[in-house]
Amino acid sequence: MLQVQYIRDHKEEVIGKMTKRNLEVSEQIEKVLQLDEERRATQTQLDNVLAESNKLSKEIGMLFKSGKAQEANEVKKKTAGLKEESKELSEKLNAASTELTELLYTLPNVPHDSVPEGDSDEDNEVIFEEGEVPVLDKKALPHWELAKKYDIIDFDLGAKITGAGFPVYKGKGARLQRALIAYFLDKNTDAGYREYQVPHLVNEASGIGTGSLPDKEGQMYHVGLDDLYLIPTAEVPVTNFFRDELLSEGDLPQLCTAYTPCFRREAGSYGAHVRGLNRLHQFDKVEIVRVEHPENSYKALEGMVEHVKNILRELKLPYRILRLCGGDLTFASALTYDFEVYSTAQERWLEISSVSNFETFQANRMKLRFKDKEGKKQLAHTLNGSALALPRVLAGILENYQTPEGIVIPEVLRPYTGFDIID
RNA sequence: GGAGAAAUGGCAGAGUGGUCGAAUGCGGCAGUCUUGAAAACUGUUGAGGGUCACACCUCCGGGGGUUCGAAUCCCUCUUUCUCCGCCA
Repeated sequence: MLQVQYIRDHKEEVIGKMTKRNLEVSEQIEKVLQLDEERRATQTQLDNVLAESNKLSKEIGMLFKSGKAQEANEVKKKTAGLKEESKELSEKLNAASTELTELLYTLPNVPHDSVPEGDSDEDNEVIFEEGEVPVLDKKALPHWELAKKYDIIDFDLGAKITGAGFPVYKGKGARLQRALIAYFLDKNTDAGYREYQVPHLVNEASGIGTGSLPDKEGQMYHVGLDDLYLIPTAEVPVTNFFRDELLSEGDLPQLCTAYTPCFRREAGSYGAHVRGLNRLHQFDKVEIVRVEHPENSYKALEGMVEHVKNILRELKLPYRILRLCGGDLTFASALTYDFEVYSTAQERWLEISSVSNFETFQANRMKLRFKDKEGKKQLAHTLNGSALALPRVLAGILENYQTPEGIVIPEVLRPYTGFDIID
């Protein structure tokens, strides 16, 4: 959520930069400013009425104490009108505040200056590419065929017990999943991230904190009976550790990592590109989350990108990094780098990590602040990234490491898998 | 799931209708003393809104109510603790 104060001070800038998202927000911005004006004016009026009424109440108290009951009752009569007035004003105040907040919830984050123009994923800017694309022979199979061939992932079984998009991993496939999770967590903790295990359901306040709610797209599964949401990513519970917290400057940065399953309804996204592991309702992911001093957050973002690069180098997977264009940028993000691994058999790039700086967008929603050296309270910056999302990494390994003898396990994973080939 | 108790400032802990935003202790910060430190002493120390700055307003787990006036009374939700039941 953007800060009203910021909008007030940088109105033209906000409107201008939002055009990168192909949004024309000048009307909404005007409305925000108008509602804010109204809110503050009403607040002042209400404060005055309350001040008057507080004064009279004290008077009444003192009169009763000194036994002047009759005079006290006289004063009491004067409070009746004030009460009515304060009720009306506070209703008006509430209405303005609610409308303002709801409007602010609809405004996405302001894109960073480096975000390229563009409408869709086709306009994302490739900024880095590395790794050798293996030359596979004509018999090379896509991962869903390999999964079947070696009996390591069973999509039909998952569909039977739950539904489409909920695969069952079997035997060496399950073990490889576990190996990847352990390997990623080790890489992250070695880099200074603290490991957490977190609830997989969150309450509404947490969903709002990260910008996952209000959930217009119906992305999250909602457990109605208990009013809880299945997490779409560990970002939601982990970042909300810090909701309503006032940290001291020395507490920054906070580096967290957590493995969780992720649940996504993915309503409306069906088609050729969602075969196999390409898009699932439930998948595993190891996430990294950082809470940073605003002055350091972009340096931290670069650090996260380097960290993910290192992992992909170790896995020896061909990958590239994109800087997302304005049209493809997620709601809460100011700048996002996507990592894509090349799927040799499918001959397309698969997104395996998304690393973002949210600046104060989430922090403002969740009141995540720190006290700086001068003792002033500032919103912190939040960042997160996948390190990494499992299914497409798995797809990449299966496809890129396939040989006539079987699927060779990348060297760094062998200590975790305990085997070096799936055959 | 049933019965009961509780939730107050960074922490501990008073406060059961009226100058209570809240005693006291610890902690934090500043100072005195000291070569330095400790101890002792003195002062200071919650958050949000608002203002050029004051004033002023709001906040005692969340929400609602009673009252001229609520940390204090009532309703409700959440969480914690104790006992019983169930259970990986």
